[in-house]
Amino acid sequence: MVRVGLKQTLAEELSDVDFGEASSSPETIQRLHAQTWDVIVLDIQMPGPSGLEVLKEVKQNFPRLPVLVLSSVPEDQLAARVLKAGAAGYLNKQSAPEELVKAVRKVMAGGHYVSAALGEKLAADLGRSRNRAHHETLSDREYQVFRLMLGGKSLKETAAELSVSPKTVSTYRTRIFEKLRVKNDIELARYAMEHGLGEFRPPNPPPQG
Amino acid sequence: MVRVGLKQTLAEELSDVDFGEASSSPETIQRLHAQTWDVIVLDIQMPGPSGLEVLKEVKQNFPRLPVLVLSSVPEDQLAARVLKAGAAGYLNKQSAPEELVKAVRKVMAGGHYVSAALGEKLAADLGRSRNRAHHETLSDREYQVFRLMLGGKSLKETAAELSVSPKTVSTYRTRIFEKLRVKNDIELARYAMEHGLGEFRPPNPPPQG
DNA sequence: CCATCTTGTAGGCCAATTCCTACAAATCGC
DNA sequence: GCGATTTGTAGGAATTGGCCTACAAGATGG
Repeated sequence: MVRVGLKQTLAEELSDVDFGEASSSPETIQRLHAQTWDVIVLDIQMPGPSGLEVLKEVKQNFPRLPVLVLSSVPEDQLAARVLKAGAAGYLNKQSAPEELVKAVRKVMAGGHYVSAALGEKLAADLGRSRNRAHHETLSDREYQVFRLMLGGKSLKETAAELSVSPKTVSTYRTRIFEKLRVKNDIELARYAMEHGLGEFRPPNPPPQG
Repeated sequence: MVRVGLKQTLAEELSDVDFGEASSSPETIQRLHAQTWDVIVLDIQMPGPSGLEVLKEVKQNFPRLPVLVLSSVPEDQLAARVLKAGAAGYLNKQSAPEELVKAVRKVMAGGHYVSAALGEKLAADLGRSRNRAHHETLSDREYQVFRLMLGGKSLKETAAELSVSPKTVSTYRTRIFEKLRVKNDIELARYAMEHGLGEFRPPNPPPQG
């Protein structure tokens, strides 16, 4: 349903380009081996990988193929992850169709595309960034606090448990938030879930099942 | 971007029908007074300031105008609410275009439309009405706040988004906590994860594609 | 129909948390 | 080896959020 719209929009503006569609991940990979594509427009649903997986797999097999990611979530957490995973661009579905066209042109020409707003955000983030998982940069003490937080402990409770001042724990919390690039408990929980940490390991069998 | 696709899809199959578009809620209401429509296809973006509002407003002013709701969240929670608010049908954006056409035809003819799967689910829910999941007891407003909270919004931000006092949101938060039997944001997030709600739907796609 | 419960809204007051700052010891980077 | 950064610790000021209370409109249940 969504794909129809995209195709329509793109076909109107980029009449010199051929379009194909694929839905599932295996199907996409399959086709990539069969024929040569110039660009992929990947529609990522939700922060839950699945789409990210596809992206990663595509990039692993075809590192030079530009992938433009579309998503309906407000460009935030996901965008950075997607770009770090090698996407050539990130676009919100709320964007105007013209922006899509522009983005596709840009990435097909080998460039990158992000909205101005997102660009700034990323630039700000670029202060420093390795490719270790963020939580691996936590110090021992920070990690300890992190776990207690995931256990639903309040700042005060945590402080009591560690026999330090609540102020101290507060500082840890701030540092943890910085390192994990989150801004509150909810995002912390999401981080934990996405990384299968603490009490947030999903009930289903793990990825490598 | 999405609307283009819908229009396209519908125009192909229902050539005897006229189509218009509107984006904002006020715009929609406005137009309804100006001209007569046979049906509304309403795209609800959950995290935003509630398409539910729009739906309710439309139904209040034009109770007999059928509204088919489209949404991208695969949550039957939303579906139930939307139908209770008077929608004539609910359809997931992932659905095939043909289903959209079928649904539009059905509701235009005065009927109701839900997917088979959702129908079963709803029917099943009717049976065990007393042991509903906790989150099903949330009021619309509470649910809305719940979603914003899951989106990582602070109390203040949420209040701003809903144009109410932070105090009000605080009250909602308390009621949500009560109803879900949790005591803080972390547990709220865990609840969401365990029930596959909001941004916390588990990363692993269903076992059978 | 009428009492009761629920829902949407919010104020006051106080406890919990964040923000900014600080500083010594440990560690890193070159 | 030595300056730069990280880590463990915490205080005071400023905010935010939690708890209790309230109240009107709407829904519910006898």
